[in-house]
Amino acid sequence: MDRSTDSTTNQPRTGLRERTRRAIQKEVTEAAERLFVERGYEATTIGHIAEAVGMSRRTLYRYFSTREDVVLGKLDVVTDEVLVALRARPAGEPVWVSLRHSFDGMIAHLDAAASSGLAVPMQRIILETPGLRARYLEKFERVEAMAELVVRERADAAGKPWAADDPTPRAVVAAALGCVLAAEHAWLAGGATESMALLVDRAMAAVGPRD
Amino acid sequence: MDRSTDSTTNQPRTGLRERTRRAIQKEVTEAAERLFVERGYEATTIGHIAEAVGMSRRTLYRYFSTREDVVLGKLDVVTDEVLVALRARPAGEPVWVSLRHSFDGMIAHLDAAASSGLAVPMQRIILETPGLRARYLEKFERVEAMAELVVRERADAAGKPWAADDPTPRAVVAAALGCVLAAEHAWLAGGATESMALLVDRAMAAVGPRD
DNA sequence: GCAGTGGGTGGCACAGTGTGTCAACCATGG
DNA sequence: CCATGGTTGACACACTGTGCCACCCACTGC
Repeated sequence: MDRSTDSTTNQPRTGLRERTRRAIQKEVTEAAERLFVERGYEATTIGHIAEAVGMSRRTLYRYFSTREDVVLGKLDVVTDEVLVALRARPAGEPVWVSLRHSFDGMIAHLDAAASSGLAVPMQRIILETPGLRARYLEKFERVEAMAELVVRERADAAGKPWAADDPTPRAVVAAALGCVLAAEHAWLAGGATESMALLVDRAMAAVGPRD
Repeated sequence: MDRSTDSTTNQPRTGLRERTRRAIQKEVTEAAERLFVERGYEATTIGHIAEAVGMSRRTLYRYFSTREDVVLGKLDVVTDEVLVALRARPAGEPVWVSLRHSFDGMIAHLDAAASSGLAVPMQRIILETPGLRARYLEKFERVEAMAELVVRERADAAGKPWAADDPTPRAVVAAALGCVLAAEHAWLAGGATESMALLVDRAMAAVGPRD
């Protein structure tokens, strides 16, 4: 079994093994972000990162399956949170409201990161570097696919199922995630001074499902 | 100047030079798609493609900057069409309607491709291969950014400009593009039998800006 | 204490991507 | 006829990501 990329199959194991693993990953990520911010992403090779943390290239690849993963790997935790939160919303609640609330954790995470120095420039690098941006969007797309399933299950449970070939549930989820990304762009454009929560609220008030 | 990746800076030059270039690109792309469909994307190297068209690896890289670009390069033409169409919409028209119409060309393209054998399996490969999917989403994101500008210009012209840090215009555009992607998923899931136009209509009827 | 066991580590080799460079080639027009 | 500018192929190169193997080290049962 592949242990190096199971962060999506994220079980809440709190064994010693997993904890030290997370700790090392975090250390590597922080060192890498420092390098990325000061030297640029393209100019920083896996070799540089490995050297910076005193680890062989080969070993580093056991913690991160890809160079992009060094930066984006930790997002899986956040996106998993979104899905858990979505599943936890009350059954009767309107989808758009449920979606908005399921973003709370992610948003809080971003708002909290606004003060600590490295997160914002790193986020900017992600959105400005083609390769990273592409992978970043892919993470969102995966959430989109999962969230669609949750939304469909909900509609099934409510006795109002969607036809399998109906694009509606996915469109709704995609619109919600589009709002988050739109908010994030606005957030970064304004120097991360405004509150993400506010920006997402504004976006999700301007767009939504038609009832 | 970099000539191999200027397909985004797409001028409507119809010189001999550009035409033969396009022709060769098309030939390579078709050969590559055959290989991708029968052998799989990951298993097909640039070397294989080069050999299949009787061309050196180095030369192939002068026509496509990336292996992904061999598949996705031709999309730039389509996405440029979307932007041109959007700019051409009448000033007074509601944004959502303008966006829907600006997709017409792209949709027709997909519906037409449904019958010719290679396009649909290729599209399926794109959405199933992580690397390709990521790049595909990035293309959409680029359209999103450009379309946002157009929408903002329009609002400016109408004397109702958006604040620079307002996520609304981008959220609207993102929602529209999300509808297209949602429709595409449904389309492929149903074996490309239904009309894309219909699916997009359904998605864009279910979601939209709140007035 | 001592062998055994299993996970973590580094070294090495390898296929593949994408790029710089250079010499050869080929069409065009003076 | 040759000069010129664009196209091509060959080679070399740095880098990514992976398979393989020997090694080390903590922990276990004897």
